[in-house]
Amino acid sequence: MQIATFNINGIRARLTTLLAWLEDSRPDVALLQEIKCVDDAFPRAEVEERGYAVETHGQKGFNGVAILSRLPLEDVRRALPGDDADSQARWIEATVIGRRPVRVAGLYLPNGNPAPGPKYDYKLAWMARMHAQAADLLASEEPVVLAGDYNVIPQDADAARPEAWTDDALALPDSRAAFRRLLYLGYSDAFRLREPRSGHYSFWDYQGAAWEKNDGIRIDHLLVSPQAADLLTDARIEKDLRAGEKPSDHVPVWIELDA
DNA sequence: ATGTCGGCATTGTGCCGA
Repeated sequence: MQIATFNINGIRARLTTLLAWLEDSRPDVALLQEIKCVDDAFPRAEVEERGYAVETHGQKGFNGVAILSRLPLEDVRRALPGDDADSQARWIEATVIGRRPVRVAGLYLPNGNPAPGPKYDYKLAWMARMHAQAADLLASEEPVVLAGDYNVIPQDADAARPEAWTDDALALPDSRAAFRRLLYLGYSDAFRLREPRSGHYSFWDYQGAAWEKNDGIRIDHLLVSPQAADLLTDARIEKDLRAGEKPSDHVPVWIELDA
């Protein structure tokens, strides 16, 4: 089972890119972030025509997540539990029926800038809610994959210029500590399991010719439960897409599970 | 490196969020 997470940065602005990617790269499961549209505006027919089931959790203008799958999806959950007043569409969850069932969550973690401030408080509160949900999912002892745009640079090794991010919500100590708490639960950063070296990024800002200078950061992650880590056969970043036509500022990050 | 995008409210272009 090949699972990819991809912050698409606007599904309508990126539809041609997305459809070409689905046809060329053919993920079994794609977790999309920043679809930036309501559910009814999602180009469902175009995606379904290419063999994918579509589940969305959208919002007007901002945020929004979706799961596309060539395998059946069951038990879809929309929204992260823990705050009924939170109307931001940043979490979707479903069970993928492969040779083995895999519970997947697609997440778009709050950016949190400027920090300190209310947006940073929201980020940390959201990460605490995610921690609780991640713990609940572990209790099933089934393979679980938490994939998405975490807006967290886990370590200095995950940035080309770590000194540029020291005061940024993506790299502040509290952000990194909250990310590590997910690891302490028993999850593993799948990419790091397979690639210990620095210099691998998933995001390059549109500004400042970041791509041309390879001034990137690694903020798109797939966290795998122990039962999913046992099935992990590959993890990689599809960097080439950033050089393509009308790219997102993020690229897909992939894992393969023997499931 | 505040020199880029996408989407919204709007009919021109400024604002927000990233």
